[in-house]
Amino acid sequence: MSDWLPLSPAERSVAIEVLVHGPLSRTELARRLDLSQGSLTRLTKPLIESGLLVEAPWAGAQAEARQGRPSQPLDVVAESRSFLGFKITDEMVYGVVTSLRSDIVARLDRPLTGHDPGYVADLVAEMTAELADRHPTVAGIGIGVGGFVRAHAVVGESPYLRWRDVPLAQLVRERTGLPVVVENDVAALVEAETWFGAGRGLDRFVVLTIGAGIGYGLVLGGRRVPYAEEDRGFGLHWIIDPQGPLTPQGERGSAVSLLTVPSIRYQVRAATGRDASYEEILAGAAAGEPMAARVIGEAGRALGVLLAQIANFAMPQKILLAGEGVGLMDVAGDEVWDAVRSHRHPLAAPIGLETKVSDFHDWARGAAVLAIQVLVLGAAGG
Amino acid sequence: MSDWLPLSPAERSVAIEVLVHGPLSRTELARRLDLSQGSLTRLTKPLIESGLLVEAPWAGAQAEARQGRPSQPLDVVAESRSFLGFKITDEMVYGVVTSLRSDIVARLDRPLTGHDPGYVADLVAEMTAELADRHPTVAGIGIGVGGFVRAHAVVGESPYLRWRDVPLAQLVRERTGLPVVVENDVAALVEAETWFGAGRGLDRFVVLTIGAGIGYGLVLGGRRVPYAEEDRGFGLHWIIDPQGPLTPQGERGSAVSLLTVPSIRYQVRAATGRDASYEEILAGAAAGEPMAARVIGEAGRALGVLLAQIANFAMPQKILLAGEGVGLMDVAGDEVWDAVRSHRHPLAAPIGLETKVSDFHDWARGAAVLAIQVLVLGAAGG
DNA sequence: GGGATTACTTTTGCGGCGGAAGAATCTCGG
DNA sequence: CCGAGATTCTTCCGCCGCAAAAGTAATCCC
Repeated sequence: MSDWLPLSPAERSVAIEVLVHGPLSRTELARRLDLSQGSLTRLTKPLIESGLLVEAPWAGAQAEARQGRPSQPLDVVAESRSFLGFKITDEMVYGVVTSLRSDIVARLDRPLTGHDPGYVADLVAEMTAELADRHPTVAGIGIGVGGFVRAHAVVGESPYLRWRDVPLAQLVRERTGLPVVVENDVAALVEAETWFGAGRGLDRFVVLTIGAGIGYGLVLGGRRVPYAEEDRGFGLHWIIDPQGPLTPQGERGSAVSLLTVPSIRYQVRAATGRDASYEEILAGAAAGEPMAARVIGEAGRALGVLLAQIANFAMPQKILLAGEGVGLMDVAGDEVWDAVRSHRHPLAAPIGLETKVSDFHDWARGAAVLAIQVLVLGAAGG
Repeated sequence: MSDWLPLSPAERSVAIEVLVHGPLSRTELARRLDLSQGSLTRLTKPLIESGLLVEAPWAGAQAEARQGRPSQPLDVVAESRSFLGFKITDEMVYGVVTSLRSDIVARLDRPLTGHDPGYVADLVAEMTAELADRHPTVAGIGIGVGGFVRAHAVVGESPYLRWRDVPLAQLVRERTGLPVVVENDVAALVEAETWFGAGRGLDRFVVLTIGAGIGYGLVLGGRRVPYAEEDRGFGLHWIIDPQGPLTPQGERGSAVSLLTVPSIRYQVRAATGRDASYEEILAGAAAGEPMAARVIGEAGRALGVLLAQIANFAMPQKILLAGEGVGLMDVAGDEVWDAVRSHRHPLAAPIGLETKVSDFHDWARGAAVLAIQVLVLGAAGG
C-alpha cells in the first residue's frame, strides 16, 4: 500500500483493463492484451505490491469448477483511494467522493454566489476539506466546467462563468495540496460513460446531453475524439429548422433553442405568460395542454432529427442520451421516433438508444473519472 | 534492390513517413517519429539496402545552405516498383499503373459484359498481363468494388454486381500470381486521399463522393474510421427531405434520390420526357431551363444540408467532394452555400471544402494505394 | 587552417518481451 | 488414495530494440 508508482505503458494497460472490465485472471489478461503469460506475472507483481491490484476470490457466479489449476482473479482495490469530483455550474458547485471504480460514496453541494476564480477555488478547497475529513484517502481532484479547457488545467474560455485563461487546476492545487485535473464537463461525462457506463467496451459510441445546453461527445475506436471547437458555449453549432423558434439562448431553430431546458421554459413563458418549471411543462404536455404540447412536440421532433443525423454520420453502436432534460423522451417519445424514421433509410439499422436520468452529481462523477484516468493511470485523456 | 523484406513496425513507420511526407532527413525523421538518431541509422539501413529508400540530393528549394554538415535527405524510389489499381463498375473495368508514390503512369479500360466472378477475374488478369508487359516491375494489385468487402479479400456483398461472398482476391491471384488486395471503392479512395491527396497530414477529414451513388468516408486521428455497415448499396442511409423526390435508385427524399447522377437524370427525364446527359442537364440549369434548374437547385440545397450536417457532427478540418457529380458545385454553388448557412450556427467555423473533378481512374488509383499500403508497408488498412 | 555547428554512425548497456521449462493446483478415473 | 491429465502461474534465459553517449563526417565562418 505504498504510494502509486508511475506506471509503464504495459502496466497501465493492465491496470486499465482490470479497472474497466472487472476481475480478470492473468491468463485472461494475457489474451486480451496480446502479451505472454510470463509478462503478466512480471507486470502484475508491482501493481499488487503497490496495492492497486489484489488477488481476490471469484465472486460467486464466475467460480466455475473446471479442470486444472484454478485461475486467480485480479481486481482493483476500489476503496484504496478516493477521488473527488466537482461540477461547477452557474450557481452551484456539486461535489462527490468516488472510489477507484467511480462509485459515488458521498455527496456535497454548495451554492456559488460569485464567479471570481479565487472565490470559486476557495469554495472548492473548502468542500474538499470537508469531504476529505470523512474520506482520508483522497488521491486527487477532478473538476468539470462548461467551456473550453486546455491541458487538463486551464479554463481557456467559459462563457457562463465569464472566465478566460483561468489556471483553475493550479488555484485549487495551491489551496488543497492535491493533484487536480480540470476538463470540459461533457468530455468528462463521455470519458466516464466510456470507461464505466453505457459505452463500456463499445467501439463507436455517442453521448448527447440535454440540459442547460446541448452536449455532444463522440467515441470512435474506443477513444473519445477531441474537438478543438467543442463546447465553447454554442452547444451544438447546429440549426435544425431555419424557421424554428428563437430564444435568448440560441440562434433561431437551433438545437439549443429547441431542446434545452431554459429555451423550452422560455418558449412556454413567452406563449402563455406563466413561468413554469420544466417538469410542470412536461406534465402539462402529457395532459394535453396546447401550448406545452406544441413546444414539447416540436422539441421531440427536433431530438429525433438530431438522433437520426448522429446515427447517419457517426454510425455509433449506441447513443446515450443524458442530462437534466431527458424527461422529454418519456413524454414525446412518439414524436422522437417518428422524426427518426422520417430522416433515416427504412432499412438502416435501428438506433441503439439509451437514456439516463442524470443529475449534476453524475457530471461531478465524470470529473472524478477524469482524475482517475489522469492521476492514477496516467492515461492521455485527450 | 532485393525483394521487399517484411518490415518491423518501426521500419514501417519510417517508410510510411518518407513515402507520405516526401524526402526527409534522418534527423527530421527522428524528430517526427520520436526516436533517437541512432535508431534512425539502424532503421534506415535495411530500407536503403532493400532499395525502398535512397539517399538523394535535395531538390532545389529545400537545399538551404545552413551551417554544419548538410542533412542527407531520404526518399522512396518511386519507380522501383509499380502497382496496378482496378475499379470495377457495372459495365466497365478501369485500370491504372502507378508508382510507389501513386502517380498514374498508364491507363487501360475494358468493357465488362458480364458479372460472373470467374469472367471478371479473367478480364482483370488479361488487363494485368497487358499492363505488366509494359511495366515489368509490378509488385501487386489493388481492386476497388462498390459493396462490402471483408479482410481485403472477399466481396461480402455487392448489389450492383449481384455478388455474395466472392473470394475475388484469390481468383485474381490464381490467374496472375501477384498479391491482390480488394477493398470497398470508397474506402480505397479515402485512404488514397488521406495518404497522398487532400487529406494529407490532417487529423479530421471527410470524403464525400457523388456519382452513381453517394460515398462517405471519415478520417479521425489520421486514420480512416471503419464502418461495418458502410456502403452496402444504400449509399448514405440518409433522408434529407421526407417530402423530396422519389427515384428508382433511392428512398423518397434520400441523398441518393436527390444527388446521384442517375437520380438527377431520372428526375429530368420524368419531368421533360427527354433523356439528357448529366452535363447537358448542368448546362441547361446554368442556361435557365426551368426543369433542369429546379432539379439542380434542389440537389444543390440537398448537398448544402449534407455538408452542414457533416461539418456539425464530424467537425472535419476539410471535406473533399469528389466523384463524377461534383460539377453540381459549379452550377449550384450558391444554393449549396445558402443551405450550409441556414443549417449551421452563424459563428461556427467555415467549412474547409475542396472539390476534385475525379473520373474512374482516380478510383482505380485509390485501389492501387490500398495495394501499396497493404503489400509493401504491411499497414493495417482497416 | 582552426573553430563552431550540424548531421550522421558506432558502441554500449538496459529494459521489456516471448518462449520454454518447471511448479502449483485442480479434476477425473481407477 | 494415487497417478494422469489439464490448466494456471512462475522462473529463467536470450533476444530485440531502444536511448544515451561518444565518436566521426561534412560544412560554414573567420
